[in-house]
Amino acid sequence: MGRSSYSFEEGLNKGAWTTSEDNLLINYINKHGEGKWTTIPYKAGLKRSGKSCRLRWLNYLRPNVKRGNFSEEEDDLIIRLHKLLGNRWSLIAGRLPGRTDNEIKNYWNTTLAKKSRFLHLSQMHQPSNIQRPPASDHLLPSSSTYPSPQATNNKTLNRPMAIRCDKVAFPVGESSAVAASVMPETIKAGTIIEEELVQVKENMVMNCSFEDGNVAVSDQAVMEFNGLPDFESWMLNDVDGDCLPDAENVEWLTSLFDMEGELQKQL
DNA sequence: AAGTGAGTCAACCGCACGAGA
DNA sequence: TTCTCGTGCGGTTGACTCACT
Repeated sequence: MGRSSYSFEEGLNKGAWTTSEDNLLINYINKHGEGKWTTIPYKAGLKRSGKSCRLRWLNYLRPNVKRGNFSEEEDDLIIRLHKLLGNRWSLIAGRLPGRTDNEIKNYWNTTLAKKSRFLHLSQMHQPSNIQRPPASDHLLPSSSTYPSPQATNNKTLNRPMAIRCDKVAFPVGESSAVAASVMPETIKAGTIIEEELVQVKENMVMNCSFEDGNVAVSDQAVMEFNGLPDFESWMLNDVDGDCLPDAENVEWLTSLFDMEGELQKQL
């Protein structure tokens, strides 16, 4: 990444963009392409920061940005992805062509969080021996607010959060050390301050938080188990509201993260 | 008609990360 | 190896709209 000695911080405009500013930016990028955001304002004749130009282009001016209402399918996908990834809006946006992370984030905060909560409450009132935390609880800082594993038995499944935790499934009888050995290196670097064991059929799911705050997220867990026999047991404990692993969910999740190492590069 | 509160969304802010110097 | 800076990300803010009283 190159560096520029150029500085252009004085007298910058802030706030809403005008049509003429939009046109200047569009014309410049159409001619010269994206990138070099710090120099674009100067070269395009804009009194804006590079950050502001980048944001305006990516979230609004780009030709393939999809405007308008979200479809039912998009709603469903966002809710599923949010359960899986938490507030990782850029990753979620990457699965929705034409939608930006900012747009999805706004949409979630204003609309889908409520919808997701409503769906959860609907499930709560159906006869079931499965306990789940509400999807909106992804915003909570720790999984410690959920029922302790001591209260868990074979008939009750405590569903760990899909964010700010790591889940590692391993056969009953294996020690925590064995579980730790299959954790990603980045996770092992942290010190575990919470550890919960939850029995799911013949496997255990470990739910950990780390003191350095550099906690794992569930997509790492997915990568960990993608293709392994325990993957289905992990599926038991997460995904989209179905308690039992079904072929469609396994296929969906597998395809979602089997992106030729794309995700792995980001992690 | 005016006031008010809730909802929406574009834009800003601060931070982390990575790469070049 | 360290420093500096560009880039990208998630959280937050504030202006605007609209429904309701």
